[in-house]
Amino acid sequence: MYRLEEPTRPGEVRPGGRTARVRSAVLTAVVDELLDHGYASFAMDRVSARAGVGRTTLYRRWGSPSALVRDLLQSIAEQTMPIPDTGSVEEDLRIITQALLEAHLDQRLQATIQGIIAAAGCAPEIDEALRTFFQSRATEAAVVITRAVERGELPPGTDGVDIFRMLAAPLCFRLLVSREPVDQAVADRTAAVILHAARTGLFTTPDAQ
Amino acid sequence: MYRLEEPTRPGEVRPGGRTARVRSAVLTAVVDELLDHGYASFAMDRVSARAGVGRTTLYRRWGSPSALVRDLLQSIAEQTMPIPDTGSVEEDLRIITQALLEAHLDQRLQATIQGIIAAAGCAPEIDEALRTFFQSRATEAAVVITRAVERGELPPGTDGVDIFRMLAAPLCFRLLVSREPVDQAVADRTAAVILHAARTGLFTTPDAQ
DNA sequence: AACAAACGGGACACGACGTTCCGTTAGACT
DNA sequence: AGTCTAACGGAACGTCGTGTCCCGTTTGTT
Repeated sequence: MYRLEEPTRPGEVRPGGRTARVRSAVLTAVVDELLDHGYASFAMDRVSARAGVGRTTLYRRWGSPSALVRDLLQSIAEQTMPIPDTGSVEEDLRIITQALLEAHLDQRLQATIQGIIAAAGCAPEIDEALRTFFQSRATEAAVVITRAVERGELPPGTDGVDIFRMLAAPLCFRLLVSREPVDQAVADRTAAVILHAARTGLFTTPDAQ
Repeated sequence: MYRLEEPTRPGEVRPGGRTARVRSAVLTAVVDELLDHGYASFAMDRVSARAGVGRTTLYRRWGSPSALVRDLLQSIAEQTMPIPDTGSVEEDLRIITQALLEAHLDQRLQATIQGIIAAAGCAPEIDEALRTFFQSRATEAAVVITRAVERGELPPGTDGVDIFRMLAAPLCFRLLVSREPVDQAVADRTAAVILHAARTGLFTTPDAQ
């Protein structure tokens, strides 16, 4: 009756100092764990040992492996993504594709992505978090296309979100599905194919705007 | 000294009858397990119970969850993929894309794919099996492009394998990464984009053939 | 300096793992 | 049809990670 405030989850009252240190130590430990065990044989024990943190703390603040991975995704989402604005779609897309390529060449990011994907396969909260993550990223990047349309570089009604999806798909496909290495040539060809299709009007949605 | 023959893994000496029945029961149980637990909380116990098979049998014939998933992938690889030959690339690609779309709309296949991807993230044998699986599938499907080139529908040197990869990528991307629903429109647009790029010569490899 | 938020460590029951031993079922071949 | 044995089924066991509890200690905040 007198408890009007929320029961305060640990880490919310004193977000700075030790709390933040523990979170960062734990999150890097999660990536390490994903690197050499994968999400399937993810062990809370080892994570706590790696992070130099009490096992109890993990269960108190996160409670489950999926919550840890969810927080890892959250920490990635917190990092802002630079949106280029060079005045040329071709150059803008090249920069975005380059960033995607570099992300796919990073060992730790590869393990992180694979871990998140694996976790999303059996934890609905992560499935949802992943959906909204990509939705917001794609929406942000779509500005590049909007500007290109305004400049007259692309036909009106071009769907920027869909372009971004199809730009990212081939790299992710190689990382996750076909398991082939990615390189500059793959990234360049993808960008060329998408841009060419966009100019021809294959990405226009009739009812958009 | 007298043991010249291989130690014979169980199931190799009497491949028919009960052995085959057990394998099929186990593989469908594996899919069921992936469906409502995912690879991350995959339990050998439950699989044996679902399949109505002794736990010992699972460990004797497969030995690990990853080996079970590997066999599941193997059983998919054993099913032949129909390669269309209508005389028109556009129609051929439409048929292939349609098959891919239907695969992505099947609940059990979705769970299977996600399970295999998750397993590949932490089991090198599955990573390898997945790589060769897609390599052979893409190579088979590439015949469609070869024929189109011979008919003069596509420029010489067009890389059929790469076309197949980029055709499959957006559907897989939505299933695994962006977690958006797939539909006919997505499939059609993908096919249109790829075909258009192929006709323009964006998929030609200079040194091919 | 004082209060409490947040952490650390030990202990515990539980469930799944992976193995071993041994008895039972059912292909395969005469 | 009968025999041999490949392959299966079930029980038991030690091990490991899980998830939770209790209680003492550290540390951010005021």
